[in-house]
Amino acid sequence: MSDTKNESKKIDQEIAREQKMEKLAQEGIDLFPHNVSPSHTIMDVLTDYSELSSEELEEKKIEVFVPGRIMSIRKMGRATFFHIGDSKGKLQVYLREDKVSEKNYTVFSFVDIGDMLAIKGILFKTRTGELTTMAESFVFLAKCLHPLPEKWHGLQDVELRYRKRHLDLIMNPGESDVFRLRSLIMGHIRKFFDERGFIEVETPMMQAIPGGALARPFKTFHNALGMDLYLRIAPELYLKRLIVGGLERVYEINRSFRNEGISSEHNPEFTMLEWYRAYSDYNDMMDMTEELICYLGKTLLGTDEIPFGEHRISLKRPWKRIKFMQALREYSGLAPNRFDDKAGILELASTLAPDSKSLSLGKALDIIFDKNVKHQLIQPTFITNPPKEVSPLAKAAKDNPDEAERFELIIAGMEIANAFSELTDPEEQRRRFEQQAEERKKGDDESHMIDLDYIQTLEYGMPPTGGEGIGIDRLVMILANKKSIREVILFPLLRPKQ
RNA sequence: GGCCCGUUAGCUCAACUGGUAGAGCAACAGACUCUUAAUCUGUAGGUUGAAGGUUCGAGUCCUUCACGGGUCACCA
Repeated sequence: MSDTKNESKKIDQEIAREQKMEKLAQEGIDLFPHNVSPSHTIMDVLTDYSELSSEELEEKKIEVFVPGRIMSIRKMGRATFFHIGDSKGKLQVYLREDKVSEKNYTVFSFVDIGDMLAIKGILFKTRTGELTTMAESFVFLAKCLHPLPEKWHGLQDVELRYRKRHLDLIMNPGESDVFRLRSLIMGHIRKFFDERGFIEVETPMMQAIPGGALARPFKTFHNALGMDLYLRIAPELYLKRLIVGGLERVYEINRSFRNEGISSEHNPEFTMLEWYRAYSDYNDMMDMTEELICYLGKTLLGTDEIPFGEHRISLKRPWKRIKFMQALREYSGLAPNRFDDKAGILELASTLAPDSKSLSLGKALDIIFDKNVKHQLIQPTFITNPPKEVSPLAKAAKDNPDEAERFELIIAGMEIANAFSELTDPEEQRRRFEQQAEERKKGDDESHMIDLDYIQTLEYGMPPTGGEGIGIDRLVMILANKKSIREVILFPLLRPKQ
């Protein structure tokens, strides 16, 4: 819905607000001042003075100058109670004509719910014990030209909440907590890696060859260079170039982009943490993952047992580690001997995923895992040693050339992390890329493109390295107990309305 | 992309098997100097997501479209 459309079709309440704005302007009131300097936030007032008794407040005559948005008004003739609010709290204000002058009381009659004011006044407690500001004066911070949603139910419409996130944040106070938690998670992740000697880096989001994962990219074009570029699907190959360059411990937290379906677990742009540590392997990565996520749970939620929907997720270490094939045998509901029948597996996979093109055995097993096993894994579980064919950037397992030294971390049925002992042998990497190219020829457009420059980088010598990626949005979902990724992304992708 | 569900006043929601579109909040006018989902009196507010169709008559039934939610597919 465009602004021009709103413009052409004003509702009576918007007209009323504009008329009030004009009257206020005639009174010479600046509705959009350049700046003000509040003495307290609403939260400051509540935390500092809520404990004081009526008598103490009367004695101390604490003056405050607090900003907020008007959330409700209760007018009773020559006196008015109202609440101002911000994302952290609400504060009541008592405005009396005999305290603020007849003129200012009239000015206040042009104030609407939604307007932003800063109130100067003395704190006291009402008969019912609510900490309240006795207004002495007030200034406008901004006039609100649209009516706010209903005060009791807030904004319920999911679509409107995502399209007008500002309204969601204004009306639904708990909403901002999710994004505050998200910010804390980011901060603590950085602290975790910084303390362990990692450096944070930023690598290209626009790439000539989109590598590091198996996914469809977004394509764009650079005019001056006359070349196609892709939005990255992962930072992986660039981060590993840095390992070759000797940076040894690097991490990046940033957006990646995948041109695929949207669901409660997928947004086309999403935030990924990736890190690489020379002189480590995927076992070390499992330890680090436990450490990191437990640290976040303990520090931010104060617990190692967190609710998620109808589940309780225990972060108590150690987490279950189970091999991919064993997980299939245990959880897929298929008789163990069915996995000896290669043709049968391929057939089963193609019924589960009828659109899939070329099916290797590894890919078929991967499909069966995704369909039948993944969603059963609620407690944190490392699924280790998946088929090598679906892991073109991972070292083969020492004791089984068909498996990769790789794991996925599943929590609440969602894939949260993916890590491996990085493949460092350039010739082997070339063969893997070529294998992927074969898949691509057969019609699998998610297979990895050949990146010769990356192979050449490996030819300079990359030390044994463990690397991992964690989907931050999903991690936030787990820690914030939100079942949809759209609840942890401020502006999830939606089709434009109209 | 398939299937299912939803879309009614600014917001939150009603409207039986097809029969005059309604309430609360918000708004407007008025009363009220400790209210707090304030209260009281009165007023206004709608192309029922869009376009077609069936019918004497459609918010309700049918078709197409738009947007969203769920689910499956694709996919970390």
